[in-house]
Amino acid sequence: MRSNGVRGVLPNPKHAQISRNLIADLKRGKFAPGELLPTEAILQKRFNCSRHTIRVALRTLYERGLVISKQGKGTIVQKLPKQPLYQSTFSTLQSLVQYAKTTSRTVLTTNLVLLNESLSHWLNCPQGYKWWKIRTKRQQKSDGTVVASSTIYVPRYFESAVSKLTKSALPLFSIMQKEYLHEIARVEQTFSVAYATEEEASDLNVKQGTAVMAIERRFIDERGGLIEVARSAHQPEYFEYHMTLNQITDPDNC
Amino acid sequence: MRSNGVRGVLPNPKHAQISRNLIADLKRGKFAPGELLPTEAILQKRFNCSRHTIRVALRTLYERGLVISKQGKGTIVQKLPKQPLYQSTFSTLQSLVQYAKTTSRTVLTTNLVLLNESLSHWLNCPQGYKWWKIRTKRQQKSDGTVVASSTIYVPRYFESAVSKLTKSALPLFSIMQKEYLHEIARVEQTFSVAYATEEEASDLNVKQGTAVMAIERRFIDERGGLIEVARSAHQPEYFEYHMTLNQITDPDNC
DNA sequence: ACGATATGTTTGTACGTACAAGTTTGAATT
DNA sequence: AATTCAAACTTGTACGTACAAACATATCGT
Repeated sequence: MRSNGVRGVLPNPKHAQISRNLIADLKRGKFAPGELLPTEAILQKRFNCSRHTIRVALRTLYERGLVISKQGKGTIVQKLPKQPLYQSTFSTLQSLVQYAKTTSRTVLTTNLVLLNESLSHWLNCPQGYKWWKIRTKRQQKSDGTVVASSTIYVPRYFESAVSKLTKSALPLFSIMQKEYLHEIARVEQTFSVAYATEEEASDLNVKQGTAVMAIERRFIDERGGLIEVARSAHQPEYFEYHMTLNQITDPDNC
Repeated sequence: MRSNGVRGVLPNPKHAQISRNLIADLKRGKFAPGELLPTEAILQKRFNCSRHTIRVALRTLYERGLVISKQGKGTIVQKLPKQPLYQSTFSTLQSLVQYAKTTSRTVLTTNLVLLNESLSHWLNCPQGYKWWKIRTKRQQKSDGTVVASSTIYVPRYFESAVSKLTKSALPLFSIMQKEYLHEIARVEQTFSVAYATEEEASDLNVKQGTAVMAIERRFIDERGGLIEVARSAHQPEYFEYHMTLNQITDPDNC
């Protein structure tokens, strides 16, 4: 018998309820790191569901680096990952939104620019098209320190999202998702050490040519289309990027 | 004592065979980015297996950012992620091994050091213990450019792994896994911009105080124990780190 | 006391069924 | 011609079963 009769509006699958429940337990310290989580059979009874559903829920915990399952042994609780200085990720888009919450953004300029040769190459779009160029800076909410200076490019037809940028605290890609129902499939990030341009140096209050952490993000939709490219320069002393690599069983080393 | 067991025949589950097969198809360009993969029902017939097995296989492709599935629509092929300059990751440990293949490592020094206050704090281990301190540099195989200078700390009892380091091309953590059957559960990575110390500057052939990309990696075992800490300084002009964030359904924004 | 063997536990793989929830398509209706 | 609505397709969720593989522990024989 499949319970869960007529359900409200939002989808709220059972496995998500269970994983939320377990994550809350972990954060409360109910299970100590290094110890074993209750077995799947026990969880199955506790949540009154099938083993399949438990396994889907546990997969969510695993993807977040909270547990690791070992055949024949059990599911081992991991230490909660270190809290980041300014930013962190478990390879999810959510974490980019999270970052936005501890800092505030100021929009400096927005222009329509005609793509020249180098821009058209960088943005992977023919010359002659027009894109929006937006410059912003990000400050620490607590003390006002400028932590990042960004330059963002988006195609012209996202005009209404661009116009909403100053009124919103959300990242541009997040506004675009809501406004155009244009789902972002993934983001490619590249980290490097670069030297501050004149504009960046003035935003960050450092001398031109100072070394900064440069992050380039390319936002890509389901069909592989590029819908935003952002390059940001980060204050070297105040910024670090933290993340966790999980052990993953790889079907070969393709 | 330990039932080491040469792990008999390698496990080769059906779902792994299928995902390998599909990944090979994608790399051959059999399915174009933006298009739909065959439906689960079709794949089920093609591989003569259950839908469940197909779904497990497709999950592997998803985790690698190769496809995205949409309810009611199908499974959309993504563009193959960009090849990295020197390093890349999909949040797997495998990728660290991969990195090792394009560069060669030279072991510069290995010492047993007594933990002073700052080291004991950094390594999260009481003062007075002894750890191995290993200094290495990494060069590009193609042209010999020094791309990284690393300092690695591991507990004393990994002596035999340390002694094998010069004879092997593998990363230390990989040797330790084989030697001690000590599984690494995850790695925490932190990226920052730092200034080269005297040692690092001499390894990298740059002036002391030059800005470098610093990466700190903490290798953690199943029980939460720290088994290796490595800090490496990377040539700023030649090094960048690339990765892909996937869209992940998050059960709340914990 | 020791080592090999058997037994039980726990997760991994794999099969099956059924329905829900989105998306697309095309026929019927206005 | 445009809109509405039903049917089909496709993935998501959820239930079930069974056995394999890895691990831990107890038992037995020497």
